Amino acid sequence: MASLTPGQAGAAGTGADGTPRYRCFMQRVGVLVFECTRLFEFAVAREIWGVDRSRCGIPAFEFLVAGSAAWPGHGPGRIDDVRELATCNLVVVPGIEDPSADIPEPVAAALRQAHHAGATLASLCSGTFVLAAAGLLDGRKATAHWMDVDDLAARYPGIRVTADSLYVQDGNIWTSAGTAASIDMFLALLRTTHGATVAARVANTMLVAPLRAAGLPQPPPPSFPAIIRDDRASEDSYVRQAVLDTLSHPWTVREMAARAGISERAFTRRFTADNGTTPLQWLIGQRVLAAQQLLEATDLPVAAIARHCGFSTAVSLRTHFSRHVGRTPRDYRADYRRKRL
DNA sequence: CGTTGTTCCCGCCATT
DNA sequence: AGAATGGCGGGAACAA
Repeated sequence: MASLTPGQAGAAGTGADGTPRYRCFMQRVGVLVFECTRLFEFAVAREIWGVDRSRCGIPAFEFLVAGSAAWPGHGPGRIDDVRELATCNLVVVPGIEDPSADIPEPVAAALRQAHHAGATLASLCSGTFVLAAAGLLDGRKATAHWMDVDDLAARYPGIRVTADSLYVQDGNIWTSAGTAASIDMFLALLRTTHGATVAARVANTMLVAPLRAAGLPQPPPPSFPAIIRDDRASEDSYVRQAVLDTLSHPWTVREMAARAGISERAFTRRFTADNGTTPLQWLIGQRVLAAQQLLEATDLPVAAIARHCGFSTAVSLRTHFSRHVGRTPRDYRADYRRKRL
């Protein structure tokens, strides 16, 4: 899915510290701003893509802000012409204050042009309305903040609106529920373009969990998100940490429940409510993530990686890996290496 | 691929 | 009353 914008290949070779540099994909990131762009999602985009973390082995991205110079939120720094977005590999569309506002035609045109040039597009929150207004979402799956999804579906019947996911990918267009889900989406995007290791490092520097599944439900209106009692939350994270510390152990739900000191039934119920996924599915997801990182970072044979990550056999790893990542472990490793220098 | 045994997980509901 | 618990049953998912 990495978009290959002509003429954008970066410098080859390795950095001063031996860290491989990336080329060819996702190294030029543009954020679209105009009069009603929300500050929060803009800030998230800047935090992910606009901060130089090359000292942590994370590639530095070329980050540009493009759109209307009338946007009050940009602070110091230059705002590029909106047409510059067509030169980007990734174009981010932050939320807007009023989803029902008219989208300026030059903005819509610039997005269409960027899409036509092969850029990956990612909208946050009500930014989905901007992509919709540009006509880029017809026939695609998309999401937005739960307060806006009904409105989105009503105004753009051509969109297959998903109301209950943190973010949705359809081809090279990503849409997210915004706010904190913006971070989840960007980490998922990074995982597909730069691998699980880089995504985990970025998550680490931002002090957030590296993997929150796309399918995590948004809190349904009109309730407030559940507040997890402190003791319960710490119990939960204690068990998850214990499992992660010994991933190669053949954990069962029964064992996890015993570790938490409650019945299997209560454990499954709490775990699912708090984590948005069932215990076994969470465990499998963590194992796949660990395997992905080992495939990237080592030359260990797949069978050894399987054992290390707690899959009883390589067959089991293959099955789950393919389901989660969309490629076999071997292919993934080859692909990952091909993308790097 | 299919087969078989095991584990998971979720609705139901009496109990705490 | 209201919320959380945990045993049970069986269809689904998983492992071998």
